[in-house]
Amino acid sequence: MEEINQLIKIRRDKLDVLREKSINPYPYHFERTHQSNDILEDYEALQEKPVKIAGRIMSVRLMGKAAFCHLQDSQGKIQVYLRKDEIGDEALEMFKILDIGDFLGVDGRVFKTKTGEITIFADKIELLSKSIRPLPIVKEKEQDGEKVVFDQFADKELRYRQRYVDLIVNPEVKEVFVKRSKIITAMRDFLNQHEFLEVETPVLQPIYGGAAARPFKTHHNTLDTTLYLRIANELYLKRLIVGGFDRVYEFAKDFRNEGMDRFHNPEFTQVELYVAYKDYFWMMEFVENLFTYIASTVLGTTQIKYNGHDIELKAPWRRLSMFEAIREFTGTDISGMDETALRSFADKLKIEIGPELGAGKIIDEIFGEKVEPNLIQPTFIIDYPVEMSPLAKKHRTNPRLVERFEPIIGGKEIANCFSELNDPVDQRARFMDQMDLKARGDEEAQVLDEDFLRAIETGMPPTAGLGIGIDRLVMLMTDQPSIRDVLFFPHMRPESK
RNA sequence: GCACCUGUAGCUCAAUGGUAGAGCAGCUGACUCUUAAUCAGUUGGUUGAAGGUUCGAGUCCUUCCAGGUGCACCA
Repeated sequence: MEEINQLIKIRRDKLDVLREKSINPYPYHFERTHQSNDILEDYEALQEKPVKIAGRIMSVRLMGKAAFCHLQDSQGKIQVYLRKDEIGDEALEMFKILDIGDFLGVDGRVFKTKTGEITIFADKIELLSKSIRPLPIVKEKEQDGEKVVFDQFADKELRYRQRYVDLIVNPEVKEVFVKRSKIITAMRDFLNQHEFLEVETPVLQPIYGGAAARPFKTHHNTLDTTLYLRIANELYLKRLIVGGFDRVYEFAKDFRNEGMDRFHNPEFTQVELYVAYKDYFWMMEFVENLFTYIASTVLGTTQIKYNGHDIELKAPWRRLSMFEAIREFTGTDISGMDETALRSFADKLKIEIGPELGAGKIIDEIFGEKVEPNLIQPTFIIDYPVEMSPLAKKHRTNPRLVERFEPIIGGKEIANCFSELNDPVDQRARFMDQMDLKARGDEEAQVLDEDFLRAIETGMPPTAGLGIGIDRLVMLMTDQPSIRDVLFFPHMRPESK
């Protein structure tokens, strides 16, 4: 049996008191006419007019035969004034046993208190739902026009585990998630305006692919086969390009069985999109336009603040090849180096390189260590070593490179794009190289997908592909330091009790 | 996975190794324009868990659990 503490017990007892007074603590509906902000923003027109509002009691000031409280609805908070000679003795007696956290419906008229706060003068009140678990009490006060908050509900663990409480008492949290939704909507609108088709592809896959990562493994009972939760949807979306769709996209939950930190959650959201007959140059402009559209639609500006930096998202963004970028930040041109030379260069920079890593991964390490954190303004890093991009098309002038770019903003990669590899013979050879890396011990090397090869052999038009990490994009646009702050329910260890 | 930090009442936090406390919330009472409402009184604790050292542990030691931050890996 669940342990019931004293506070909950008192509230449960109140349920009995209410029922003895023939008050149903859990009625079925309430017809409201306004929400809090509708009234606060339209006071002139609504002054002395009747309104019906509903919300959660967030603060109470009892004054004998009168009382004030604040109700919170989905828009915000508004004050309610109750007095005995208006709502009656019984209603006031009921109100006195209500708690912060209860839902109340109020029928009243709009007025301003003598201190100037827009308030609902209640004629009738109705309990809409009784809360039996205490809410953290956050108090706030206006001081020199600034809002000062007292006893804020701040424990990160409790906030993440009980997000519903976090959302109730920390209004700025709600704003982040509203923006998240608007960002996704803006993105979807932009893609639909550009003749993309939204599609769905399997989450459970017999062969995982499309990215370098370790998967979650599961089992299908009837078929008695191993299935993997997708780490990307790239290979399926390309099959659709083969099938004749010219522009497709999917917002996908992907799953990667790796560590968790400020930038990683085991499940995360990515949008991937593919465009036939285009290359990565086209996609760079598309990305610039997409980001400009999202920022101006959702934030009303292309200038954002992130982690203390002012960032301008307006096109054009700087374009820098990976080798140029490394030369700029280390002073060394590594474009001609083989694996041995790269190893000793990494050593000189005091970057540790495991023996299982090939030349491509070593370059990536150097880049990640010395360049990426310094790229604050939007920058396209283009033209990656062929070894680290087995699904990208070879560079049109340099066969050691592929046509790939990653936009870096605020020192973090936010997306990934390439001119897609559609040469089936080369694609098979690249998979073979990956198998070699796997044999060498690289657990994230990609797995050969015979059906995917069959699709490419059937013939895929020239195609540009793009993946954008939605969680990181939201972090960027809402200036949040951790991925946990843009996920309603970030992954946590189970509570032990 | 490794390192460092944190864990005390519903929430926010105190407590030179010496009787576990405060504010808010709750409860009782007063108050018909309050707003961190105010005033008087008052309940509430296996100090994350288990061991150990000690006459005595919230405090010191060990292990474990949970969280945060950094590193490693990844998007």
